[in-house]
Amino acid sequence: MILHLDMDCFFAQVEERENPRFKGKPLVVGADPKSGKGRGVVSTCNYEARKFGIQSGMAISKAYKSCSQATYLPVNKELYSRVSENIFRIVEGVSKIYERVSFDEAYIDLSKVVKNYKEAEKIGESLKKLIFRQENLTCSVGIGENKMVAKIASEEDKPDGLTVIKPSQTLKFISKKPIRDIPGIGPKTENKLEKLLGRSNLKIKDLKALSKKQLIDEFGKKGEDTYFKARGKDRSKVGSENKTKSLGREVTFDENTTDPEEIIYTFKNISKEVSGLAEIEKRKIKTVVVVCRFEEFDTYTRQISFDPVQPTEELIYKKGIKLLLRLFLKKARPVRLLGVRVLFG
DNA sequence: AATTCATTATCAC
DNA sequence: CTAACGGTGATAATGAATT
Repeated sequence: MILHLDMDCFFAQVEERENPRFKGKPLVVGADPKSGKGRGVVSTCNYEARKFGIQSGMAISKAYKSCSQATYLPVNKELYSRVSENIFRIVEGVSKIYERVSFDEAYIDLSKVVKNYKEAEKIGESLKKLIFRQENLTCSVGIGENKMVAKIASEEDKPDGLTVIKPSQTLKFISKKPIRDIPGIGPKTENKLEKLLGRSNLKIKDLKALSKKQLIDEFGKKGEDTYFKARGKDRSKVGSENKTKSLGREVTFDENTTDPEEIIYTFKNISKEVSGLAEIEKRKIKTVVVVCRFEEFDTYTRQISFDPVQPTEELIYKKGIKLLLRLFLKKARPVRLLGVRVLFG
């Protein structure tokens, strides 16, 4: 028995809480729109902004065109992180078996906490109340027999919703949902599935037309997962904290550049940031990866591995710049984005 | 033959 | 009329290089 907790438009809601004058008017948290010339995206927006068609992940320039009168705020990670910690302290009080998906999303395994769905619903209600009393924030909760069902259920009645799907209701509940509601099916997979079945607007029940073999041949492991998920089955565990496997930074230039000085200078900066963060981890690194996106949006990575060593700024910079310059000199085109990432040993 | 490395693709949030 | 498009981290597939 799994509970999925999802804070309602988290970043925007926190900003409204901190500054109630933002309430009742469109609010967008994300990149600086720069009067329509900004290059980033929307992180989150409140429901008033959604009325203008604004959504998470949308280009900030597009959002600005739809609603230039909205308030645009930068992402204040520090603040959301603090609030998130408070929320997870409450989560921990419900069950020690939980999974932190992001600042604002969690799975909680209730199997050892309650005997039936009636009790699970009570837990859901009290969790919502605790979060609202202690943090003055609303969330949506979904409860189901596995992570997928819980997650789809939490979407059902947003914002401030609570939806319980008993196992006997699972198939009926998921069958009419769009396939994109299945975690792991993104735009590419949706598109491929539409081509396979020869039509669009696919529902989860439509996936039953594909055999397990067909799905595995086409999508590998993900295909096998999809086969089961289409039938309401998801055996993935609610996994607690895992060690970080990699850490990186990337930046998009305000304007594409071919200036080697600017590229090298920027690379030095992000190398420094990554080394700073990596040193805090107190772990050795074994690979440096550089990322370079050119103006046509084509993105390349180059990486070098070595015997694990304590990360230093010099090491990351020296290993990385070699890879980067090789790429840049070969392509000789304007660069849009640079990144560097380290993999821990 | 098995493991690691390098690269790309895809996804979530 | 259309396109516009971050940053961080994970996992999988695939082929080449090493052990």
